[in-house]
Amino acid sequence: MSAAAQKPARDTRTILLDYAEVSVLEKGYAATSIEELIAAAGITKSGFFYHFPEKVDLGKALLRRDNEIVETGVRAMFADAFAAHTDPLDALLAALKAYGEAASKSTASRPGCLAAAFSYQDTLFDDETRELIQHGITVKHGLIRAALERVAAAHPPRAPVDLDALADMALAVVQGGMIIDRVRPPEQAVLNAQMTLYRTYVQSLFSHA
Amino acid sequence: MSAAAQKPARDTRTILLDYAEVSVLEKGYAATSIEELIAAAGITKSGFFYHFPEKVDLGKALLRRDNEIVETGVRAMFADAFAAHTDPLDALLAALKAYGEAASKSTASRPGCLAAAFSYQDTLFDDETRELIQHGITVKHGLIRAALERVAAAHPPRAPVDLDALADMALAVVQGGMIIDRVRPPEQAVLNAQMTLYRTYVQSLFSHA
DNA sequence: TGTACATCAGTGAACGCGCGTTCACTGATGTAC
DNA sequence: TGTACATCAGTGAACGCGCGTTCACTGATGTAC
Repeated sequence: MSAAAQKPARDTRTILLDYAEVSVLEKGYAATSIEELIAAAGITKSGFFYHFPEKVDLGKALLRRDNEIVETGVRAMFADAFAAHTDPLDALLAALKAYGEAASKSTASRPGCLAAAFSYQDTLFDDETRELIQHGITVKHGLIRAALERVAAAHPPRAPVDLDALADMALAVVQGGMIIDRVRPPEQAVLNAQMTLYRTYVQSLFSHA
Repeated sequence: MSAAAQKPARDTRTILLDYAEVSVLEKGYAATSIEELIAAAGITKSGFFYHFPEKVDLGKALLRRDNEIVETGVRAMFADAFAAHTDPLDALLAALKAYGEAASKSTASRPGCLAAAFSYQDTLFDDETRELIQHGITVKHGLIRAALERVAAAHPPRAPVDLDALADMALAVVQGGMIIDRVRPPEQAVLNAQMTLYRTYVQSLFSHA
C-alpha cells in the first residue's frame, strides 16, 4: 500500500486520452477541442500534435484503447465466469452481470460508450475509424454468442432461439440503457435494471422450470 | 392523386429542419453547420437567423417537431392497436410492431434517433433543450407502461414483473438496435429483429402456455 | 570516461478558414380606414 | 379604390474568435564507440 502504487504516474499522452474520453462522452468528438485537452495536460498545442499528427488520430487512439479494454477486460470476465461455474448458464449469467456493472460505472460521471458516441458522428471519420468503432461490438457479440452456444448445448431450449439476435439483445439493452440513463433526470440505474431483466429472459429461455 | 398533393410545398423553415435532422443524425449537432443548411435551403445566412435567432433554437425546434411526431404518431399507433384488438396483449404486440417498423425507417438512410444523438452532446445545451430530449422518451415510456398495465390486468403474470423496467426495455432495445445497425456494415435490420425478440419476451411473460 | 549523434517530448509563433452572430436595410404581401 | 402602415421573409456586408494545422527550433535523455 505504498503511495507510489496509488498514482501510476500517467504520462502526457494518457492524460490527453483520459480527458478526451470524458469530453467526447459529454459533448461529442467534434465539440471536443484540442485547446481544452492541452489545458488539462498542461502542454502547448504543438505538443498535442507531437502525440497525434491529426485530430482524427486522437479518435482512433481512443477507440483502440477502448477496444483493448474489451479484448482483455470483457474477455477475462467471461473466462473467469466459465472457470468459476460448472453450468454454462450460471457462467453466462455471472459474466453478463459483471459486464453490466462495469458498463454502468464507466469513465465519466454518467454511463456512456465511446462507440455509441462516435456512431452518431461517424460521417466525420474515415473507414479505418469506422472499423475501430465496429470492432468493439463485434468482439463483445462474439463472446456472448459463444457463451450462448455453450448454454444451448447444455440446456436445449424448448423453442428454437436465434442466438445471434439474443446476443445482440445484450448489447442493445446496454447501449439503450446507457442512453436512457443519460437522458433521465437522476440516477435511476436503468442500465443495471435492464441487464437484470435480460438475464431473467435468458434464464427463462434455457432453464426448464 | 394530383401532382400537387405529392409535393406539399415545404416552406424554407421546414427545409432547414429536414436537412438539419439528417445532418445531426449523421455527424451530430456541433458538426452540423448553419452554412450547409442555408446552402440546401438556398437562402443567405441572415435568412437562417430570421428563422432561428440562435443555433440552439434550431436544436430545440428539431426536438419539438420530433416530440410532436411522438405525441401524435406513436400515440395513434397504440390507440389504433387497442381499437383493433380486444385482447390487450395482442394490441400491445401490434403497437410495438408498428413502432419498431416506424423507428427502423426513420428520416435518414440509416436508423437513428435525435434524442440519442443529442444525449451524447448534451453538455452543449441548456436545461430547456435537455428537457425536450427527455420529453420524447418519457411519453413513449408512459404509453408502453400504460399498455403493459392493461395487459397485466387481463393476463396476470405468474411471477411478478417490473412494468417500468419492462417498458424501458422496449425503448432500450430500439435505441440499442439503432446503434448496432449504424455500426454494423450492411443492412442487417438488427432493430427489427430486436423488437421481434422483445415482443416474444413480453408474450412469454403474460401468456400462459 | 568522453564525445557525437539520435531520439523524445515537447515550445513558440504564425496561418487561414469557417464558424456563429450582428446590424442596418429591403421588397413583397397583408390589413385598416 | 387608394393610401398608410405593419409584418414577413428575407439580403449583404462585416465582425471576431477559436479551430485544426504547420514549421522551424530546443533542451533533456539515451545510445555507440
